[in-house]
Amino acid sequence: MAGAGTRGAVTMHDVAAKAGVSVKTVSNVVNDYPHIRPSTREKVQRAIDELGYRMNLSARNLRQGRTGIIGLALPELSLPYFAELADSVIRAAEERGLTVLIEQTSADRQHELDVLTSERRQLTDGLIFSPLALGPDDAAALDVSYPLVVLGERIFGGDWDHVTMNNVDGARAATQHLIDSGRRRIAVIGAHAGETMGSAALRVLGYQTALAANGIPFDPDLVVEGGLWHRATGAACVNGLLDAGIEVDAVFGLNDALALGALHALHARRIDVPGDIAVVGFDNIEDAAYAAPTLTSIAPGREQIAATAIDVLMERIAGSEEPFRRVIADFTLVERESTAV
Amino acid sequence: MAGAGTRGAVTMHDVAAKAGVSVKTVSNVVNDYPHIRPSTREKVQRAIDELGYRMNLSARNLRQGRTGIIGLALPELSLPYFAELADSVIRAAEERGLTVLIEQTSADRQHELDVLTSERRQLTDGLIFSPLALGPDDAAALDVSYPLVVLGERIFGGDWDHVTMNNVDGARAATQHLIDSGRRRIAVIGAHAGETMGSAALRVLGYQTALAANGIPFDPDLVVEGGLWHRATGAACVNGLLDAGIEVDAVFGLNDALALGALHALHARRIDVPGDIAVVGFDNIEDAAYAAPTLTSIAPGREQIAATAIDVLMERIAGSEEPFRRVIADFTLVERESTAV
DNA sequence: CCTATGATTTACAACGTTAGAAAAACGGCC
DNA sequence: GGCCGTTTTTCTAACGTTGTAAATCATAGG
Repeated sequence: MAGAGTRGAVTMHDVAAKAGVSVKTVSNVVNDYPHIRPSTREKVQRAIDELGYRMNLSARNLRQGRTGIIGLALPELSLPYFAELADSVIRAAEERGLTVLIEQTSADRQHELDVLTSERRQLTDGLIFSPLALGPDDAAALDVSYPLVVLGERIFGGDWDHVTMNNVDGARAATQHLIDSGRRRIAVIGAHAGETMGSAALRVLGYQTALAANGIPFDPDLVVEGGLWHRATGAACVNGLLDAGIEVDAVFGLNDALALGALHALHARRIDVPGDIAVVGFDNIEDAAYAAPTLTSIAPGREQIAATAIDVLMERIAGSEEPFRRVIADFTLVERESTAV
Repeated sequence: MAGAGTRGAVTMHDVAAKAGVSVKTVSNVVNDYPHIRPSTREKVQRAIDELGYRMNLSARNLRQGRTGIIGLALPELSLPYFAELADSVIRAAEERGLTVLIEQTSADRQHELDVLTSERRQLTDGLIFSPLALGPDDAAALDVSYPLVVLGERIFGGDWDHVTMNNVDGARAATQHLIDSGRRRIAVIGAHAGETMGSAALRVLGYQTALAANGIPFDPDLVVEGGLWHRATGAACVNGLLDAGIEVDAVFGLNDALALGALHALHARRIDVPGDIAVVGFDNIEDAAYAAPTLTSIAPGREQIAATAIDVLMERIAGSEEPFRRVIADFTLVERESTAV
């Protein structure tokens, strides 16, 4: 027994023959064409059910020039944030009758460029692309001839649709939350020196904005570098801070993995969270709710990002020539135990 | 500008016209048909390059009855093991020129049944299916008319291809490793009472086998129930054990999330790992290497499972009528700090 | 009872590709 | 130069679906 799309499958012709109507009528029934006599519709439907007919999507796609599949290119499924993003995109797409094809780029620049011209673009009606390694110099590569929606704010100003999370304001809110609970020595962990447009830079900017708004002086000692946003990095950052004897009463992890690593290190040092040091993260991944103590985090509007990205993409696929859009998702602060007062 | 598969795209006819040959010759060049004069091939290739021709996959699929896409149905991408499995399957498929379409079932029985008859089966040449909620009663539903490879050992004895990890022997090795390092009071956390065929049951069986082989009496008190295999569950299991005053010198987490939760709880209680209690997990997810202390775990041969599943599926798609196969992947014990002597 | 009018249904021609058969071109041999 | 066996290329017909335009049907008005 061979593939599903195999010869021998029931076709519209079979259904038409069985129902005693023309192929086109079957097509009309399947596509909910309005002018069909109820008796005809029923007759056809019965034939469809009896024969177990399923539409051949390749044929429809060929005829219509659409595949009903959209691509989702992201760094790695093994990074929790992207796994959850993929989850949201798949669900949102499903609600709209679309199928999602995931492609991983390993956060590698060349791989990210390849995805844009991959043969698979032939198979998809459009692409939702979350680049991590591309820089401003690569803007030209994003000037493609198919519908494209870019996630994240790594590349600005281009002529394409953009759906991003609110890194700056989210980080500001996280910091403000710590300040509101009486913290003054707030460390940031996971910063990337030299970057100006990545998530790290934007979130640090939000942090600084919040400090300034509250008249708290900015202390460079409190900004800890950390390349990979993994748990281990978070733990190392905190240990580095404390070993250096820097006074701290709160830690802002630039993402949840860092914050969870921080929680871990603090536990190991028998430092009470939130009693001695409060901790807040960013992304609100599922693990945040399962940590001990549970982790306060910024929920970046993952569902909204997914839904908006798909909606915008669908409009483009439908042929919209509107000006390119930039949508910034709403974030929320999810308060949990790690910052309780 | 509309979709990639859109009207107006360059077709074989355009290439043929430009190269001054027939369409079939272009097709022959593209498909590496052997009997083509080098000069012709070059002429056609140049036309292809100049026009930027890309094959319309819908048309090819319609003609050939294949799509080049295989489905991968799994519970949730947000569970690390499955995210990493998806990663491996995608890479293995890519090496073989296949594309993977992921579908999530939420580990829900009805959803798992739906996936088997989904309209999307029309779009894929075959399916790699990792059920979690289906039981022996659902065996009939797996008797489908397209190529299917089942992962995991939840459902036995059916007439389909099976690729599984070695739950029993892996668990036995994990336990033996603890025994070899001098542990005698080994707790298992995450057991599922009543199950006889799920991963939980098989891993507990491996644990018992190892105990028996070493003449260590089985103590039911050391087997802790835990439904969801999350970090939080692991922490709760360990806390329950210790609060009950049960003597323990090692913990076997039935998966890594449980083991990581255990590590966390032990840290919080200032119990030294591996000094006082050793911990071992199962799955060898990425986080295991980043935990503090790093977590010893059973690597279930994820890559091998992915590659084998795809190979078997490809054979079926190619029409193989061989007897159904059952492949059990090789596991390895990855020793890390949590069980150091 | 016939005709106009709108509601249904149908015939036919694509969509871009490939399989198979037929035709043409080639190279060597007598 | 004509013939033969290969190579190489072309021709024709699908694959299963839908858009267009035309055909048929039913009904109401005359």
